[in-house]
Amino acid sequence: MKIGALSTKTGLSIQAIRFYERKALLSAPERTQSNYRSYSDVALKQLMFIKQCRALDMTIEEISLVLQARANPDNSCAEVNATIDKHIADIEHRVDELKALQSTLISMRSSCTIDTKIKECGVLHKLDNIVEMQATYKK
Amino acid sequence: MKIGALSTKTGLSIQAIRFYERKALLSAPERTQSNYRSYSDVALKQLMFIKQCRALDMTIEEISLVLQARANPDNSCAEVNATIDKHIADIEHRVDELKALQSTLISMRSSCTIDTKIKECGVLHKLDNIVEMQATYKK
DNA sequence: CTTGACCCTATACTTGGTATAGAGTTTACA
DNA sequence: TGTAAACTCTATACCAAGTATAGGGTCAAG
Ligand SMILES: [Zn+2]
Ligand SMILES: [Zn+2]
Ligand SMILES: [Zn+2]
Ligand SMILES: [Zn+2]
Repeated sequence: MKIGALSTKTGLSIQAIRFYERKALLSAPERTQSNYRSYSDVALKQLMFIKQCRALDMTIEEISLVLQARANPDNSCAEVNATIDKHIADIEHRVDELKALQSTLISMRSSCTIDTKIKECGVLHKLDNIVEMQATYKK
Repeated sequence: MKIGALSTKTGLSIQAIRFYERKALLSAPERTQSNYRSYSDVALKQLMFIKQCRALDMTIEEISLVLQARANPDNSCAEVNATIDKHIADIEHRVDELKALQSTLISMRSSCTIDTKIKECGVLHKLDNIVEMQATYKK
């Protein structure tokens, strides 16, 4: 199977597949005489696994950890669970931050119910004055 | 005031200040004989405004829109309000996506309560099998 | 035998900055 | 006055997670 077929089957772009190879999530495939990548069904499964992880918003690094753990089937899955737990916490943290921003924004927005002039706009005045702001998300 | 003092007063890094200048959020300041940037208190206020907007997770583009509107005080603030409303919707959308991911992750994680071997791990089996996944966030 | 559909590598672009390198400038202190 | 520290300048590279090109090579059909 060449990369175009793999792209169609997985729904991932050709560039994304090559990108995952560069990032070592996917091992480099055999090449044809003309230097084309030639994939087996193992690569297809691997890519679908990666796609699932990305759909869960896991980072490349997190996926890499899970894939490494998955590679030796007799090991304990404790590390996988730790990675997933951390990722769940990552998302929870981000949700909390966004909710805090949301409530600040909504209260700010409520200070201008009827459109008026810029110089009298409550929203802009609040943007000038709000003192304690929520921290921006920093990884 | 030189850039270092401005950085201290605003709490923004020197590079961030120059970055905002490149992005035209902050107009290019006067220069001293030796080509050092020389700022007035107007720039300080402008930067604090930008900082507030970033703390609310607004994009550079959104901030740019608000700053343009703010520049002519007799205009209506309708555009500012539209920008803020859109941004509130942006955040709500992202929160919804993350919550959906969260519940998928938690249900997945619950399929491995006691650490076992990789090949028997419910989490990994689910990662292989989950079919309908939430869409990844695409701006 | 040439056109179109593939594939290859390498590079630039995105966002919101951060972190250098290598150079010039100003300030403090002896 | 000398010099060393602290400051500033531009330009460039880097981060995530890819996308989008340019400029080439390869393969099948008509
Ligand atoms: Zn994570
Ligand atoms: Zn208003
Ligand atoms: Zn927004
Ligand atoms: Zn397990």
